Amino acid sequence: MNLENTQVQMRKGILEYCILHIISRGEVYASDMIDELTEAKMIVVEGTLYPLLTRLKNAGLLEYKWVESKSGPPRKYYTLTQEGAGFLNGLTETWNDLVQSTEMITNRSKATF
Amino acid sequence: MNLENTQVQMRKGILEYCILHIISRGEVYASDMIDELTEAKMIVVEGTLYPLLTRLKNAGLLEYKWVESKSGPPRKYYTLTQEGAGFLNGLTETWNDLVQSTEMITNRSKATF
DNA sequence: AATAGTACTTGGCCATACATAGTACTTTAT
DNA sequence: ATAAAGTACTATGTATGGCCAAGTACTATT
Repeated sequence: MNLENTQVQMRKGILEYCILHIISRGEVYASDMIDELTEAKMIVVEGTLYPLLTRLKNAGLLEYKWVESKSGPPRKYYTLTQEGAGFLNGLTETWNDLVQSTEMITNRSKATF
Repeated sequence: MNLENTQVQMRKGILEYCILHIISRGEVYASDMIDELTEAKMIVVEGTLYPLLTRLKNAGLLEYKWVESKSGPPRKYYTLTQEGAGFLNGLTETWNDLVQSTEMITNRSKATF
């Protein structure tokens, strides 16, 4: 039970939410997503992102099209399906509720008891 | 891949943070914690809470003392150890960073691209 | 003595983040 | 032309925590 491990646990589910959100704003491929996540100081490695994208695609939340690149192999450009958009709405509510609940607990001072 | 499942995933680690926070405010036993979590609309079942408390105790973050009850079996009243207090500080930072990163991503509008 | 209520315990299941290694294609360097 | 480096995607196995479900144990009520 070390801090690093709990940090990993805390990311669960949230990463999925962030990825769906990024894709909801327009066509992107994996490296674009990693760039944006990194900018927000949310580090994601390939071994996490690619399987996640595959899962979301298999679940019908995403779809992609191959686009050739001038500097390397072709890329998968992802977009949200209609189902994916609905799912993202659900996740947004879930996340907001969770943050609110957590704040309600952590902002409650000792004095109120 | 349903919403309910992602909700479960999102709670991971966060529950631990909330529990430590509640205990940091004074001696409590399991039912007290459940009550307070429920008030904050964070539902937790026994099968989640008790194993979590045992883990935290075995990790040296918590300690407890038995206190007799007038209406049922004796209760374990938990308090934070010094190590637990340090761990909670680390978790607080982790949580705040995570919320900030997530907000940075979800508040970025389409227009900025 | 039997039932209900309270408190805690335990074993097994599942999904996700991650580490690691590998495939495949393109461009650059020698 | 061949090797090396860079980019993009794939696959396998591990660990962890939340949850379900069943179970133990103590007390108070009927």
